[in-house]
Amino acid sequence: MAKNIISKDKDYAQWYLDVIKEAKLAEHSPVRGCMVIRPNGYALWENMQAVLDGMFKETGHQNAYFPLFIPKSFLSKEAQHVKGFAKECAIVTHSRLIDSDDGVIVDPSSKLEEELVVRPTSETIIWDTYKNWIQSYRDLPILINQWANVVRWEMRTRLFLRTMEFLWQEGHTAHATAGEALEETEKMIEVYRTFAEDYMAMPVTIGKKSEEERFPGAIDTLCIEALMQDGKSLQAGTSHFLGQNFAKAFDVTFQDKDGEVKHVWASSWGVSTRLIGGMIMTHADDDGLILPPKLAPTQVVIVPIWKNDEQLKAVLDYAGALEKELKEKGIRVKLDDRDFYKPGWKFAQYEVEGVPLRIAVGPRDVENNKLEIARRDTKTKSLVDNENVAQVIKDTLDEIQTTMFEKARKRTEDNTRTVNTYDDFKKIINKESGFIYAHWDGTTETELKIKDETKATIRCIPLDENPEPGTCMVTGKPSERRVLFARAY
RNA sequence: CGGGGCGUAGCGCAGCCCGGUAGCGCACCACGUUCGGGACGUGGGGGCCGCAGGUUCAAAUCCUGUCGCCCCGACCA
Repeated sequence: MAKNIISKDKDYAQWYLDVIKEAKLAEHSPVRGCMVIRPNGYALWENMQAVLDGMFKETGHQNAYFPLFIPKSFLSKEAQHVKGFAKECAIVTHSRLIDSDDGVIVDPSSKLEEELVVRPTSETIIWDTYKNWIQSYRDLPILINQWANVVRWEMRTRLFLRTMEFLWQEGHTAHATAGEALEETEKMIEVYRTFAEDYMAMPVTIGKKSEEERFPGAIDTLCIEALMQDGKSLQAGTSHFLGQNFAKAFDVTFQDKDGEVKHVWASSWGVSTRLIGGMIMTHADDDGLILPPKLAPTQVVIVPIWKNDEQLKAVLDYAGALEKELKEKGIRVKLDDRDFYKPGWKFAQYEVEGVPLRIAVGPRDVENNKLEIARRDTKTKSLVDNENVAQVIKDTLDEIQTTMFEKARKRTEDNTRTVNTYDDFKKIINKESGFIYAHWDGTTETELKIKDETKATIRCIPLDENPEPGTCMVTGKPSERRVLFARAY
């Protein structure tokens, strides 16, 4: 047993990196802070994209693509927005290289008249474009999504969770009324919740961001927060109600039915490859990655076992027929008939890669018309009849999906606490961490004090219909409702 | 950008204190025996010891600088 993965109890950050490495998802690139996504990781992203894209289309959205480069002046049009992104921009200043005695240098004469910012997000360039697309209420709503890469010059990076360049989707919608834009904002956070819970098997809490944590330029930011295995929270997706901020900044108006010229209302929303990080930290264990069946690039791997050529033929015939049958039933199956790796090696390999279900077939099984199926999530094996096997596999995959979600849900529940005093809050945050519901007076001042003293932040203000009022655990001032605190990634 | 640690084969590391021209495990290649949980034996390939200077007859080792990575802060999807 030559396992490289170390225990997450010893060093969670290292464990996380080891899981990624062993599963061959991604690695650091030679470019500071950037990531190479390997085929295993990209296949996962493609599956996530496919599901999300389908959900976007179903909710009436279309895809489009806007430029990578944003004229510097665009970024300064919305005051809060500039403030939020100014400190983390990559800026293109020149357009040419020339040979010199010191090697290749930037040609000073190629300096751009106006610098270009590599998009940290696309609100500005999109709103500058929407200005030309919108004249009448008949042009609304605009419901567009873009799959893209963005760049944010981060100080410290972590694979998937925070890299200088990352892949994401960003939706940008324009509406005639505030109500429609708000409805869109809420609809899309619900889409993200569905995706996180039903596909990633990652339970999330929906809420609203505090003013401090809100997206720069938004009136309100809704988010989904998920609790990771180390007790820290991950912001997994956001949906912003932008009000008329960008419409005003870019002068996007339309003439309404009543003849009046009005500014349009906006939303934007996004999720990124960070979701992959969230999935790893939600499900993986000390044996490596565990992928939810609905997103796993390979749902089932068949490992044939044989000793000699005669057995090889019988086993491969048997396994090949099984592969064909599963494929026909729409299961993503792979038959690994490579002869230069031994079965034991393959078992271990597919475990670190997180393949949800493994089927082993050997001469014994051929003879008895049986199969050994092994679940990655529970590490349990069972011998089943090779009859109606596709249905059995399908059911097992569904069960894995459910079990994974339930396990994560229970863990989140077990690590969600309600506290009334700041002393209890500090004790819990330092010991178990996790989600904590507590009363807060609603001021940024108190929020920052808590952050400063405990490293915990308000992850979100829950959207319950019937909040329970109380008094702020720090200041004793009145509080409308409990809010969700945690340390965060 | 502040504080700490580390750069030696694809990966993980030893050697450095006390200079003498590079080694271990895994991986890789060949052959044979193996094959129902990461096989074993024998043989083999692979290194500008992060980079640049300096000291020295001689530098992975000592000195200076520099770049990069990791962890902890500030910042953030």
